[in-house]
Amino acid sequence: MTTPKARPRNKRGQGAQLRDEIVSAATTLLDGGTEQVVTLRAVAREAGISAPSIYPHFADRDSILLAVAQAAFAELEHELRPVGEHDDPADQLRAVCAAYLDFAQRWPNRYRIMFGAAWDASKSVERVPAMAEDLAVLGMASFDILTQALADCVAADRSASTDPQVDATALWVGLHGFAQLQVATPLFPWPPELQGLLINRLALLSEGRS
Amino acid sequence: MTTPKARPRNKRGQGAQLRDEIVSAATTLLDGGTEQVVTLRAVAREAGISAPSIYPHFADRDSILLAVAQAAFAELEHELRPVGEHDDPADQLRAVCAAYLDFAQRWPNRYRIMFGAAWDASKSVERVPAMAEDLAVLGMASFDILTQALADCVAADRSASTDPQVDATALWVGLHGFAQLQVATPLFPWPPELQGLLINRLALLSEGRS
DNA sequence: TGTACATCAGTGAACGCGCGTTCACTGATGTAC
DNA sequence: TGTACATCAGTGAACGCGCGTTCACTGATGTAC
Repeated sequence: MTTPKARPRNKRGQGAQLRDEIVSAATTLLDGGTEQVVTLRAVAREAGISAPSIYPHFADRDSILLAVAQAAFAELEHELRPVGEHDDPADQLRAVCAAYLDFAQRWPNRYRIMFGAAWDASKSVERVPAMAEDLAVLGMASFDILTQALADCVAADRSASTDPQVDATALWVGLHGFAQLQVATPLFPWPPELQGLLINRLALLSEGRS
Repeated sequence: MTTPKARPRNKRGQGAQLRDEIVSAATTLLDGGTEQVVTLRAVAREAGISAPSIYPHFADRDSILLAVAQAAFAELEHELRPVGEHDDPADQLRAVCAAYLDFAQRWPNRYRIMFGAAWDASKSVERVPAMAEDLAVLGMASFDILTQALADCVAADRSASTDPQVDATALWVGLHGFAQLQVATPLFPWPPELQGLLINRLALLSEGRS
């Protein structure tokens, strides 16, 4: 009952649009299943095109997944950036952390790929490192938002951190572990206060509010 | 150049031995590649048997991977348990944490599967939950070692924790995030003091030594 | 304004492959008498 | 002690399938003259 999606051919010179459509088709498949349902042929079906039409845009299946990860990193950064303006920089930091965890909860498969795609792909392909490096740069943009938010806390005397770079790393590690474990082991009795606790301790926040 | 491994047929009544050989063949493949190289046929080849010989022991491919994860959890628990007897319970806790991270570093693919296999499998199969629950119990055994080590610190006044269960959870989250991110993003400039810092802060250790 | 033509976006058929799974079987080994 | 037989561990051939990738192609569209 897979209705073959109707899709009008792109106008002359707009051929590059298909690239984005392929990436979003792959993302849709990923969100609704597991990494392994994202086959080249399944992506083509989802995008409403024939399988060979992928090739002008991507060299192989791994390249598609890498592009999905890239898009996801860009989206994450986008969601972390404008988390409103809080008066208290500690609240601002908490909001950034909450947005990070929210992203990981909403798109667990994307999140998983972001920190695993390059790794998997690098086993099979050698040409990939360039794209993996690209990924690292994109990831850094998100990390820098976290670091900046922590530095703002220090400047406002809301954090006792003496090395925001290192402490932001610790905080990132905590957020990542929390995000991953929570979706991986939903049966575990997660204490409700854990999120605030991790943030307060790793960011060395002076406890104004939780 | 895949030498077909010679394998003597098991004695009468020893047929169940093959189950363990299948699991360790699958583990070998997993350690040397990615999850997706662990196909039923590849496992059979690695074990030196024909593909249909798997079926008396496992219902399908997913069941093999789940058994690999089970074995890995058992191994992890085994490595956490007898980490020597330190006089200082804080050193003992640090040793447990170091053993945990060491396991994740040495067997990144096993570690990844442990916290992802049940998740992946549950998408496709419905009968799996029983085994996934089994996995959860095995994981709990390791977690309890961590909790106990932290409780010992509290008893000896080396930790300020007032709720060892919650704080052990926080510590576990930190260790997990560290373990996963470190293998996923080796290009990131990991501060050498991060491990000790995470442990001290999340376990609320009074800083005797780092 | 008309028309020939190059270009571009995308297709359909076909390939070889490894996969998971099934089936009927084989041959060694222990057991009953 | 000998022998017929049931059982057990494991095999070989075959199936249908979806995959990634290739190839020669089609038909719409913009452009040059």
